Amino acid sequence: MLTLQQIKENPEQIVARLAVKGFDGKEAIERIIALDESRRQLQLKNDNAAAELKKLAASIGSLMKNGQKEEADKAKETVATLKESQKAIADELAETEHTITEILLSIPNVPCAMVPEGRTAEDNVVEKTGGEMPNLPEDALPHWELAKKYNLIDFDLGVKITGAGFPVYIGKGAKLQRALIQFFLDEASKAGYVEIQPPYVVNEASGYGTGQLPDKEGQMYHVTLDNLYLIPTAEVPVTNLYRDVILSDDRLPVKNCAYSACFRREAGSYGKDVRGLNRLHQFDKVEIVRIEKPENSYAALEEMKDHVQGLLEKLGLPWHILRLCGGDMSFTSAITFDFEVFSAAQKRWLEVSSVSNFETYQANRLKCRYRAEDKKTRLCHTLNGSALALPRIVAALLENNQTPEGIVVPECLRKYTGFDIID
RNA sequence: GGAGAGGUGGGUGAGUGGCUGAAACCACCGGUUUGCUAAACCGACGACGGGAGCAAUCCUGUCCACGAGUUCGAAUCUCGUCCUCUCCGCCA
Repeated sequence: MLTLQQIKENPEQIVARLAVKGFDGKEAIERIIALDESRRQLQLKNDNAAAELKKLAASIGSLMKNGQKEEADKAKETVATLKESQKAIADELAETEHTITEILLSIPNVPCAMVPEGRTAEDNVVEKTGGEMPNLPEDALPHWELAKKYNLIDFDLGVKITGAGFPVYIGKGAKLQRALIQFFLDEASKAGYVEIQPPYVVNEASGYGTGQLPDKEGQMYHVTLDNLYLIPTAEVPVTNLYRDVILSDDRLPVKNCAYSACFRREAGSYGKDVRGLNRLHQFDKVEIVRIEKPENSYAALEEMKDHVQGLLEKLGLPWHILRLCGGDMSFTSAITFDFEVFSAAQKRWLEVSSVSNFETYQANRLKCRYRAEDKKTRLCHTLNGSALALPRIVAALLENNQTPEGIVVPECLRKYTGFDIID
């Protein structure tokens, strides 16, 4: 969530920037500022009353010691009345604070200056394109046919043992998965990311920390018996590592990477979007997470983009980078770049990575701070990105690399797969 | 799953009703000493909020897992919740 300080410093600018996301924040911002004013007055009143009570209580102690019982009893009476009014103030204060927090939670992150205006995915800006478009014959097969033809993935078996969206990878299909994971992790390590192996289920507090709860509750699988949630991305456990933490200067920047299976309920998805590997309930992903000082976060974001771009280039896939417009960005992000690869037989672009800077928005909720040089605590900036999500990469690889002889494995994966063609 | 113990500051850990935001030790930070390092010594050392001040700073409230209660007064007593550890059972 935004900080009160941000809002108070420049309310007009925040309202203006929120409009880029299509969010009308005028009323909420005004209300917060008014509530904060009364909050501070209440705080003052409360403090004074509490201080008075404290003094009285202490004086009763010494009166009792001196055996001045009558005076003590009198003081007790004053305390009783004072306490009532103090409690009323304290309650009002608590309620005001609660309301402020509630409103704050309902306001999305402010998009940064680079974010283009726009409502929908149509308005996203193609920032950069690379890789070569494959030249496939007219009868090229979509990946779900290829998966069947070469016995790589069995969707029906997944349905049998679990349900739709839970594919079973077989033989070279399984090895390809493992190779990609290993390749992505190795590349991340080379780039200085420390590998984490996180739990795949998290508690409620972690869900709140990264903002999956309370609003996106329906998107996660919930283990009700133990009140734990299956992670929708490794971002959740890895970022929560730094919840309620004050990082010392020498621990920054934090660069972590993690492979995990990801679980998403994807309620409401349908049609061609969910065909084959396009959208799954369980999939594999390597995630990169960074925690940075504010002044470095945008440089870090560029580094992350370069990293992801490098992966796609090594895989030899045609890619482009979208700078998401305000309307298509997530609630919590200050700026997001989506990477898409072209899946040649389906003839569509598939999102394989999303790289975002959250600035302090996520850190504020997480209470992830660092000690600055002036010894004061400040909120960190958090960033994350997929590097990369597997299923759509596999879809594109299968489709784009199909030849009459079989599916050609990209050079960079061969040392992991142990084979260079799927036939 | 059964039985027991426990949750205090960055860490270890003292504290059973007022003088405790919290002893002591360790770590970190500043300084003295030193050819350098180490050791020794001295000092500072929690978070969050409010007020005053240009500022250094000063004043003030809250916080000893979380929530409620008892009391003039709670880290300390009562209740509930959550979590951790140990032993037994089961088990990759």
